Amino acid sequence: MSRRRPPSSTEDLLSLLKSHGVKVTHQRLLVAEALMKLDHPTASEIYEFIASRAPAVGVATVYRTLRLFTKTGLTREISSMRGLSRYELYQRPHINLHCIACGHITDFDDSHTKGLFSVFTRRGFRVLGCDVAVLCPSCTARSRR
Amino acid sequence: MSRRRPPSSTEDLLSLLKSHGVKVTHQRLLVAEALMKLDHPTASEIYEFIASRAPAVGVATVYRTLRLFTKTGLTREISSMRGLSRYELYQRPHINLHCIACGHITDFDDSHTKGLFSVFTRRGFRVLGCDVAVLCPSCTARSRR
DNA sequence: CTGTTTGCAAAAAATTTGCATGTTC
DNA sequence: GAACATGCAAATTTTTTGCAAACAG
Repeated sequence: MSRRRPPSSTEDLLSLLKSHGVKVTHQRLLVAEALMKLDHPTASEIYEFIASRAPAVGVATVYRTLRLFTKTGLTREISSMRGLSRYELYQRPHINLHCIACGHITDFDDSHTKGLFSVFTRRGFRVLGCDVAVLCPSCTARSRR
Repeated sequence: MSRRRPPSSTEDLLSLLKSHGVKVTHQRLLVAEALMKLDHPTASEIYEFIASRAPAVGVATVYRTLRLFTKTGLTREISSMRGLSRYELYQRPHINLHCIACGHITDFDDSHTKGLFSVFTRRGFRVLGCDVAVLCPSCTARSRR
């Protein structure tokens, strides 16, 4: 299990946006920063994170920005139970273990990944990510009680 | 790639519900039937499917039933883009190739599955399903134009 | 009978849109 | 300066809830 921690400084974020052909704005940098500092946040977690800053960013902009980021491949949308999406800065294809009970997402990156993905790519699918629905160890224990 | 087509007759459905400790009602049988006949339907697709019958089933009941089915392990909820969940009758853990462009879900079941899942179960995760976000062959072609 | 389940309509939650104004390149 | 991005509030879409009536076991 690996904890990958992507770009860090404001300059990194700036070039990250540029490299994806995205016009740079104050609010987009803030959304990117939130994505970097939060762990697989939802749109409203990102909104909350930014809310304190001035000028604050509107909800609509957060959603529009996330849609743009996802369309340009800068982020990946991980859809969650009951109509809630979570987002992550896109790294290479890796595996997210997504607990359906507590909602926590654990990143996973091991040798099996490549072998698995190649089965799909060989058949013409372009793999963007992989989400495994699980009960995490602690929720499994809890459900046994 | 395998197309698994689960239970068929009304009797099968009946015992399916019973085997999961779910009280049998007319509306639950209808929801189960919809799940059987439709391909990874959303809640509202299920609602539409049933709408023609008499007595019709309320939306709330469809949602309540799906939540119950998922809780008892009868179905699995596959979260989709933009706050929309899809459902499938639960088979054994298998892989869903989920196209983020057209939304289509392709079932996949091959030998690689076991090896991959055992990596997770060995670490205490209980695996319920696996969704791979992809661009399917035709959407990949379309996006190149 | 007794506890569950349902329908309905209203509420909540999540996301999108219209449009006038402000900003990037 | 032209094209694009933003804020705001209103509109949509998806899902949940409250409560009285109906139903399963």
